[in-house]
This record gives sequence, C-alpha cells and structure tokens, in this order.
Amino acid sequence: MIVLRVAIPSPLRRHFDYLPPLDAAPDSFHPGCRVKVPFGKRELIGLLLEVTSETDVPLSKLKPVIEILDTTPLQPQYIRDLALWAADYYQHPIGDALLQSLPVYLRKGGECVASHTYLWKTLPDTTLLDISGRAHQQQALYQLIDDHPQGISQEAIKAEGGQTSLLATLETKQLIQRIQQKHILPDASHLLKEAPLPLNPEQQVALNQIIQGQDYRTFLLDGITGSGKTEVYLQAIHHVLKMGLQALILVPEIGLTPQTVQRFRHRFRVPVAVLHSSLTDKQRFDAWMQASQGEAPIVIGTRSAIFTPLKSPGIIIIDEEHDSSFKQQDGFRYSARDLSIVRAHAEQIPIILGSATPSLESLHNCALNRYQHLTLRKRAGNASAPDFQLLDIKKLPLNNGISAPLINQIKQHLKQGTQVLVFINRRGFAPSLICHDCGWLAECRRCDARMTLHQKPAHLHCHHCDSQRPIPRHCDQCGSQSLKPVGAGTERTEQTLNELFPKTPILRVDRDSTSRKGAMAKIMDQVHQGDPCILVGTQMLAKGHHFPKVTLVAILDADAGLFSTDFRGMERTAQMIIQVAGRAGRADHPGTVVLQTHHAEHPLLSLLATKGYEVFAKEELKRRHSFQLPPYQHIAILRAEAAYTGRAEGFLQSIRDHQYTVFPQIQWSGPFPSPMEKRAGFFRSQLLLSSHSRPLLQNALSSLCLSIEQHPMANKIRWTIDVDPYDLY
DNA sequence: AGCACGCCGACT
DNA sequence: GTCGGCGTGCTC
Repeated sequence: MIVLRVAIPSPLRRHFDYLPPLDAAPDSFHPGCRVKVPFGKRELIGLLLEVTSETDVPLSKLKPVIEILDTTPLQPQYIRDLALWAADYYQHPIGDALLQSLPVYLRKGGECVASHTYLWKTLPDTTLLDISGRAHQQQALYQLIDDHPQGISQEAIKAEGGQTSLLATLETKQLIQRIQQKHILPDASHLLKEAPLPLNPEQQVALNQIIQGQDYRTFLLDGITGSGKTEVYLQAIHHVLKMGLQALILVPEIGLTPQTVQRFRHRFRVPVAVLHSSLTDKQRFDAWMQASQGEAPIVIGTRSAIFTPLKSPGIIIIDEEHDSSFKQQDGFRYSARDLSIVRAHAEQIPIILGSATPSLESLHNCALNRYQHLTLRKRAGNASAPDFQLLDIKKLPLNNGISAPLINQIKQHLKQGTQVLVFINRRGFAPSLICHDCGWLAECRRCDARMTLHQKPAHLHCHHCDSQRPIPRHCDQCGSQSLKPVGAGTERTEQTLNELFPKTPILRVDRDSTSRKGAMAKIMDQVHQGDPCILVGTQMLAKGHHFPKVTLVAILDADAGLFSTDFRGMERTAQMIIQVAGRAGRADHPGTVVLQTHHAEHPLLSLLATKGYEVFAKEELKRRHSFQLPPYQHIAILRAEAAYTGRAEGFLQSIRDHQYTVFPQIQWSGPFPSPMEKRAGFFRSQLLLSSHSRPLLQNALSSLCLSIEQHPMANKIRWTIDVDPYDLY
C-alpha cells in the first residue's frame, strides 16, 4: 500500500496522510512536489513530505490526492530542511512553514515554469506609416521598439512608459516580433561594468579575511556609517562571481530602494534578481526562478528571500543585521538573520552580517569567537565623525517640543547654506487630545491607548488597531469645548518649523506623507537639489537614504525609548540615534547631532554621545549579563489573547501550573498582562520562559505546545509562541 | 485558519 | 414563521 504524507497549510501541527490519486503512475510521487488534496470541505495545495506504506489513521478515513502538480521537487533539499528546521525551532505548524518558504504564486497553484524572456524588435520592411495615424499609443510603442535595434525587453518597455498591452496587437499586425533571449553570463574577466573603488587598509583586511576560504564562516562587518561596508560586500561578491557562484543579499524592508539595487547593477555585468514586496506574485516568482536556475548570479531581497533557492550558493550577506524587520512579527515568527546562519552552515558558505550598530547578540557571538569581528572605523574621504551634543532641555521653554538653543543652531546651519534633519519618531499632529477643563483624554475604544490627532485629513487615529474617528467638538465627559492637542508629532513639528522658518522649505517624511506613489522620490529629488531646507520625519529618514548636504541632525525626543519596559528598549534607542546621526556630515560637510533630552545625566545616553556605540554596547551587555537577559539567556514568550478580561491570563496560568513542575529548570515568569493589555478589542497576556540551555528551552516549548493543544480552553483563545522575541509588547 | 452545523433573538 | 448571530467541532 502507498501512503502519501502531506504537509497542509493549516494551523494544525501535524501532517496528513492520503492515498495516491486514482489514475497515478506508481513512480510519479516525489517528496517536495505540490499536491492538490481534499481537506474537510475545501481543496488545498500541500507539499508531499514522504511516501510510506504505513499510517496511524484508519484506512476508511484516507482520501485520495486529487492531483500531483509537479513532476520534480520545487526546492532543493536544503531549502526544505531549512523550512522544517525553522518550523521546529519557532514552534510553527509544519505545513504553514513549508508553504511559506515558497513564492505565493506557487502556493496558489501556479505552474512552475520559467516565463520566457523575450526581446521585442521591429520587423524589417515595416515603418511607422504602417500604423493608422489615429493609433497614437501604437505609434509610440512602435517608435520605442524601433529605437532599440538590438531589441528591448517587456520590462524596459514598461519602464519607458510604453503600453505593453498593445504588444500583441502590433505582433498580429506583423510589425514587431519577439526574439527569445538567452542571457549568456560573461566570463570571469568581464564581470565588472565599473572599476572597484580602492580600499583603505581596514577594508582590505576585512575583504582578505572574507575571501580567504569558501567554507562556512560568519563575519560581523561592524562598520560606522560611511566606512564603505557596501564596497566590501561588492568586492566579496565579485570574488564569488568569479568562481561561478551566486550571492544572496538580504536588506531591511525599507532599505530595498531602487538606489540600493542600482549600486549592484552598476558594478556587475550580470542579471540581478530582486525580490521586493511591491512586485506582483508572478514577478516575484520569476525572480525566484532566475535565482534557483542560476540565471541571476546576484539575488537581493527582504526577509522572506532567505528561502530563495540558489543553484550554486557562494555567499550570503545580511545588510543592517540589527534591523527588526528581519524578524517576522506575526504568524511564522522566524528571524531571517538567524536562519541565514543556519543556511550558510548547511551550505558550507561564508556569511557576512553587516551593520553600523550591530545587535548585542552578534557582538556577544563575536566575544564568544563564534563570529569573526571585522571593524571599519574610518570614514571614506576626509569625512569626520559627527559631533554629538546632549542638549539638556530641563526647565527650558519649548515651542512644541523645540527649544530655543536648537532653533538657533538650525538658523546657523541654514544660514551657511546647508540642510537640517529633524527627527521625531511620532507620526500625526499630536499624540493625544486632552480636555482642558476636566482632563479627559481621547482614547481608543478598542485599545488601552490614546488616539493620535491628525490634521491632514483631520481625524483621530489609533496607531495600534488602525481605527479612526472624527475629531470630537465637545469633551465626552464634561461637554467642554476646550479640547487641546498635547505633545507633538511630525505634522505639528512641520507646522511649527514653518512658522519659525517661513522662507525655508520644510519637507515632511513619514508613512502618511510618502504613501502616495512617487511622493518619496519627489521629496528626495528636492533634497538632492542641495538648497537649504529642513527635513522632518520619523525613522523612515534613518534608513537607506543619504543626505550629503545635511550638517545638523536634531533628535527632538531622545528620551522616548529610554525607560521602556522592554529590555531591548535601550539598544533600539541607541541604534536609532546612531543611524539617524549617520545621515549627517558626509564628504566635506562636518556634521553635528543635537539630542534634546531631560536626562542628560543618563549614564548610557551620555556614554553613547561621548564614546560612541561600541563602548555603549559593552556597557549595555554588562547590564544584560547582570540581569540575566538575552544574549546571556534564551527566551521565548507564550502570548494569549481573548475578548474577555482575565480569560487569557487564566489560560496561561493553567498552562504554567501544569508545565512548570515538568520543567523546573526553566524559569517561568508570568503570566502578566501585556504592556498594553487591551489591543484591537482583545485582552492580552504573556508567559515568559527563559533558560541558559537552548535544548532545554526547545524541549519545554514542544511539551508546552502539546499541552496547549489538549487544553479545553485552547480553541477559545488566540495564542502564539514567539521564540527569541524581538519585542515584549 | 476555514467551514459547517446548530440552537436562540429580531425581522419581512 | 425564517434570517443570521457566533459557540463548537472537525479537517487524513
């Protein structure tokens, strides 16, 4: 008897057994192929795990598979093993984990064939005059193609503004033809499109270490902003390409800008596959296919690209490795950075983690000699490091969060003809709306949070559950009409700066001002014109973009993350400050960073400002050690939420009571209510597990999962396990 | 997670 | 009388 063991994308943490399809040839099932199966009343696409002859399920319950969708496995074994490893490590249902490792296009049942890339050419003996004079779009398209005698790809036509939908029309009219394109990779000596930049001694040392061997080694490339990390990546990639191998580069979500990709395209004469969230499912699949078939020697993507198969893996690079977007924050809570190390180890290739502000975990791993620490401390050219100033604003009058000394500094920098960046990590006009007569605050009805006041368009907005409502005219509690905004967000700061500097353009950069397509590019264009202006924005400004003319960076509220309940709060604050600071003082403009604070004496903040990130990190690691926090302990969180108060907490308490006697060596803390107990109408609670021993923690988590699934309350409650959580929200 | 079944309140 | 609310149970 043949039994097909199938992974199904469902929250159930097990596999499902099926019979072969009725009409199937006996040798047509291979693990790793997709199968369409009946599942309850639905039809789902699962992945064949193995072919066996045994099953625990009564034979009468087994249904036959409807259809086998592939003749060969979709992914190499090592990618499936990586997904299975991650399912186990992150306690995520196996089917869901496996299917998430595939492009959405394949998950939905799309056919796994490479789409042919064509080049379009005009046919000989045709002219523009063969097209009706009224068909302007067709004429423009014909002209565009005729301008490229060697042929032009569909993507390029789209990029040039041509109507790709009319290609078929011109083809049937026999005016244009498609030529099948087969990209021939240049040989090793013709890979470069532009010459590499000369390396300084630090960069050269780093590069030499990286290219010394082609086995598994993890490097932490710890280089301050402007020290030329990217040039080291590029030359390491060049080394790998020369051997006919591929490079996989992961960047934070926000960092995958056209400029980033350009940097790679400009250097190498090879196709670059980009896996970007704004691509269609089909486009993403095409890039995935190019990577897995080896047609794209360079593959760049965000978090989920860690599951992209490479035909001949050569190196993995994680840029901005400290960035939180590498950890998926819902569902399958994997860390692409951590998985990349597992992957590099399995493939026996080198891996580079790069950052100007490395995570404390990575620094700790260097201290343990698990990673090789490569440091770049010199800025390119003559650029000097920015000068940090802690501006103590205790007792100083503030104009919507801006102090007089800061206003003066802004004035001076504008006068000398340079640009200023004002950082405030709060969107909207004001973080809350208060009744001046009775103290009532506009709160979200579904969350334990104040609603943020927005002005354009005017409304109250909850940033936690996204609910919105109009601005009330009267206080809900006393009816008074004197409702006042409290505090400042980007909108208000923009307005205040407009009043203070009426002649200077103020450019606001946050999620709201850049949501329209092309809005960000427009702002960036204006900044790069180089005329004096003030940029106001959230952390969107801290990543990826370079502002060579900015000489002053002002952080309005450096205290915001200082007293967070989250043990990572200080680390995050420091990384953010350094990342924002890195926007200033490049090339020939020395930079100044002003931190407005009420806690100028805060030891870690002043350490960061005077001694820099490296010294700060050492000190913060000491604190983590003394409190036995990560990276000195491994932690996992069991979170639960329910629509009624106390229910989630009661559930976690019962789980804890049951489990802690089984695992006395694990430290159990909680359950306690989440920092914001009510969110989007649900009451949330969490139970924290910590241990020095990774295997022990893993055992406890597996046992925990089983115990939860048998718990009578389990299906009345929403629960998740977060291994190595990034946030303790 | 879906999807169906099932048993109680306000509607044409 | 039924439409539909969401509690409960199941998926090879």
